[in-house]
Amino acid sequence: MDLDDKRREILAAHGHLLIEGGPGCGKTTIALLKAKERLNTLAPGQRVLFLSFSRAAVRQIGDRTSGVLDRDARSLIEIRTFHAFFMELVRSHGRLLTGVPASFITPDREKHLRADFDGAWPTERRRLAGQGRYVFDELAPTAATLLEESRAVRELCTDTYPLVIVDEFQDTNTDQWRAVKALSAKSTVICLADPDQRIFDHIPGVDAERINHAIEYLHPQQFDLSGDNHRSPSGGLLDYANAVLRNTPHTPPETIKTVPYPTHYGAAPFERYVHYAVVALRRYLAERLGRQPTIAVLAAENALLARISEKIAADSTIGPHQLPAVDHDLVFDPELSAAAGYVVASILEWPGLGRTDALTRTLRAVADFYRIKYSNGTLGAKNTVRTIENAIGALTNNTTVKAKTAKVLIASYDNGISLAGQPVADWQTARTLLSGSTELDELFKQARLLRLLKATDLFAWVLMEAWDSLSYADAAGAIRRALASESLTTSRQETAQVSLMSMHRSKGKEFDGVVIVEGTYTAKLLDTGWDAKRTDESRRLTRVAITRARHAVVLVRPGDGLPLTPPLPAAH
DNA sequence: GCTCATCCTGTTTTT
DNA sequence: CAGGATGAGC
Repeated sequence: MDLDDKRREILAAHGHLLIEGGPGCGKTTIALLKAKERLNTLAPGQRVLFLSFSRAAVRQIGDRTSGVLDRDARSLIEIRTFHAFFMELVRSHGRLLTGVPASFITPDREKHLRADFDGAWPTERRRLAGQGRYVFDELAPTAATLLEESRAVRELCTDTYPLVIVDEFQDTNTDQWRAVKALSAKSTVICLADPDQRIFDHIPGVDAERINHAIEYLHPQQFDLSGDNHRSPSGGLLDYANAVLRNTPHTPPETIKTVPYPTHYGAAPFERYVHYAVVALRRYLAERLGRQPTIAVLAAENALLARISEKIAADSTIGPHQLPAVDHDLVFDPELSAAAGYVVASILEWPGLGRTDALTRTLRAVADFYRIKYSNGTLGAKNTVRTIENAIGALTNNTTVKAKTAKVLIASYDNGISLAGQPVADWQTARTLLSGSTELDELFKQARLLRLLKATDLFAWVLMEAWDSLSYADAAGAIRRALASESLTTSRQETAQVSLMSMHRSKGKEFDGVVIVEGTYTAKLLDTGWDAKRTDESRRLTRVAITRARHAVVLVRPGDGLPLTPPLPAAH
């Protein structure tokens, strides 16, 4: 491998390092080379620790490792998420703080507890942590405290990991930074950072000053790789992205196209233009690259992507162009849809159960759906949970049920449901019953999103096994297990040819082509009403989105969208 | 206590 | 536009 002077200097440097640089500059690669060098001097049992934020990032770095290190070397580098590392620390040593063995509360369990708790949840969370019961968000502060206060724990870690590499350092939160600081007492720390990729400022504990904290505390040797670009060296994408970031005049290169869409009343919906952009970009890249390209459709908001997903999944036309359905992945959090799925599944159990039992199970599933919604931030959902719980009480005590949702479901039950033992058709039959009240309509909508998991075969399979000639016994349990199963989580890890995800989620990933979609009312890239802070955030985010592309970018924007860069000065 | 019409406002997330 | 909060009215 060819190394320039700067990289040779990095390899030769001792002590803590801060390596800064933009997208595709090779931060990860040089860090891995640095790790490789260090491997020769490791004592038996020692390893290099590479910390990152998400499992997706861990996977990506792992893939990258195979190009740089042989198999023996790879086994000496532990690439882990902060959470996984912290969880193990708390599991092994949490007892030092509480006197009891640590146990963990999963996120879905936390949402349930939180919805039923009246009072300040952060306080309650802390209280539970004091009893050794940890919600995921309590892991980082607890691990940091362990590392700070227990010399034994700290030295166990620093002895095992003499070198610690921290990825995406600019986005570390206070507790992650505390942990890194503690480790830096005896371990060498390498921070990889790009201040211009700070896009998680809104998360409490993430601080714009973090990189300065590292400079002040670690006194690292600093390196700047921001001039380098290995991802899209010839396309001018990075230059353009930087111009968008700094709002400096720049002519978009050939590899960036803008598709404006009309916003007047009666115009074709903007999703068609997105559909067109995906089809056209795909064709262009396939021809240029001589293979099927990977494409990401990115937007600032998940809700917008869900709408796009629905539209591009069907054949369509725009003007003279045929738009064939696009097979794609929508990267979304399926927990609400899963909760709606449990409601459907509970209906599949009806014929085998008594009236009260059957309806109680379904209503509990409905209440659980709204518990999740409440914990995700919809305050009004708490009233819905109470209303449904009241209905369950009334049903049990044989008093008058008031909630409309419950009344509709009761009527459906009394009307009788007949299931045929054909899971796919029966699922749809059960799902059809989700209508007739605001809540049921919402459940129907969410349940439909389950199609995006592409788990129809798996669902049919587990339901078939549950079929007992009348109903599906424990259908809800079967669906729950199916959703948790390995095959579902692993199949989704492969990169689909077309992926829809938020710009935030796209961080650290790369694709041959990227379609960036701007909305009209929301999910905008720029808005005249925004203050400087909001505008800067959005420019950083847009830069991240543009630089996900190796070869080409299409911007699908409202016709009246603000220019991303100022006009070039007029030529004379 | 529950629903519905009306008004209002506008993002992003890991495990 | 769409989803959430609000409050009058049953």
